[in-house]
Amino acid sequence: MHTAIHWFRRDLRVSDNTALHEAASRAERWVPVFILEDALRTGPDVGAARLAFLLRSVEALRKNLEHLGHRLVVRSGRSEEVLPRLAAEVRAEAVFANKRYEPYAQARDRKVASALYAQGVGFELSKDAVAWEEREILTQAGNPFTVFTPYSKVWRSRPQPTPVPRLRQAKDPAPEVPCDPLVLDPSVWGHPLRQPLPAAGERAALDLLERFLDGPVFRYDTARDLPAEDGTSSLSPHLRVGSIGIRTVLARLRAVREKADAPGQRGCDVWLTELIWREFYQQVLHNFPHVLKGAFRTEYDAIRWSDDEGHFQAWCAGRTGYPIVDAAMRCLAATGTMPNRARMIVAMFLTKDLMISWQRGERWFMQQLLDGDLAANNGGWQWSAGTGTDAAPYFRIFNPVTQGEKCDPTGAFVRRWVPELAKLPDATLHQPWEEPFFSPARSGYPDRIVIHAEQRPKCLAMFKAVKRGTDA
DNA sequence: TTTTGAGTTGTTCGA
DNA sequence: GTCGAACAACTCAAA
Repeated sequence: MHTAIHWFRRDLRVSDNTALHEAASRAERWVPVFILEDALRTGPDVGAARLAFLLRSVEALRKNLEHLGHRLVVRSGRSEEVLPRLAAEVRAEAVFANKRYEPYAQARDRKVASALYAQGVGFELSKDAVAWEEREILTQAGNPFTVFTPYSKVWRSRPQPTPVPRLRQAKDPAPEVPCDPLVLDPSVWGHPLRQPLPAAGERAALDLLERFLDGPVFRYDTARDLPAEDGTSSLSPHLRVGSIGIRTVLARLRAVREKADAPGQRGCDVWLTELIWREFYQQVLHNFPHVLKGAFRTEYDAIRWSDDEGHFQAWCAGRTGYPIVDAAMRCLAATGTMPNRARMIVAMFLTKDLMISWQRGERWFMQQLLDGDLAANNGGWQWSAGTGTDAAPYFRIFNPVTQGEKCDPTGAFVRRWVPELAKLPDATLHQPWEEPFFSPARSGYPDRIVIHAEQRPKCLAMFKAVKRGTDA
């Protein structure tokens, strides 16, 4: 093959990139392209911060490609129109890309494939974003797993994939073709976060990985539950845009685990479990696409969730009167991220204390999160709400005070994000209404919008009614 | 086909 | 303060 196109999507890196390697080894020359589709910029699930991070990742990729002597072509428009046009311009015989798993992305890829085939251009997709795809890990009966533990056992029993070999220089230089300068448009780059975005690109992702594997990973099993300690890898935005490859992550983790002591290995194993969850929910989304529209367990679609707009707005703004919930929600708005444990606490609070649909929380998270990923976000929310695959039993309702005391015992996380409470003593920090001298009016921190002890039995009754089939 | 064991992350109550 | 039991049965996956 003389000329190929590599279409970058969620694989914004040069190293350990399956389809790029494929294009580079099978063609004399290759043309890299990124397409800024309208869907990336408009729609209910688009987040300004995530978009800004994506564009910075594209910019970092552009620089990396430059070092290889390649110029990234950036175009805007519909992929099924842009790619055939570009293929004709550069006389490409095939387009290579890494496979995506979301239903809407696969529908788009089918359109792209037929548009390319119509003019005699090939379209090849490679497995890249996950170690194991949706039909590669099945029960003995040949069905997709809906329970995590048996899925993870099979996953762990498989040989781990190794990183893709380093890219060779192309034999011929790629042709110069015009670009849309959209990536450099400052109006697209803006974001609403109070804090700077994390550094984007492959170098930043590898640095994060090495820093994490140099110590924090060995304490991950306990530290991940302490939001103030930042014991997580912070790699999720990079895994989402693909500025690091999953095979690289797995290979480095395995190497580090081999040299660790027993407690350190436990930390490694728990982190690996999180990476397996990522693939579990990806295969759930693919095999059970109805989770995008409603509950995985469809009987729970009968729940009549609360439509209290004031409650929802208070949750979004971090003004529920529950310190751990509010700290987490303000952290999300300011940084575009939230520690794992905190995500569960706020999700439980929205769905069980406020009894507002997990779908509203799911959407809010997608609008806010730098790492917002359709499959993982949906799976996490359905788990918290009790409507999903292998979900939390509905009677397992987090108590926001107990959770706050357990995961933020020193109060550092709450004091950081809820300065109104900074001077409260530890004993009442997670329940300011117990503090005799504390006044919502004077401090500016709101009173509880609901009483947990009252909401819990209401929520249990609601779920029980639906289970009995008597409607909520 | 039937049986068996097991299931991410908790809370509350009462002894 | 600490501990065990109840929460509620149900469905999945494998033997």
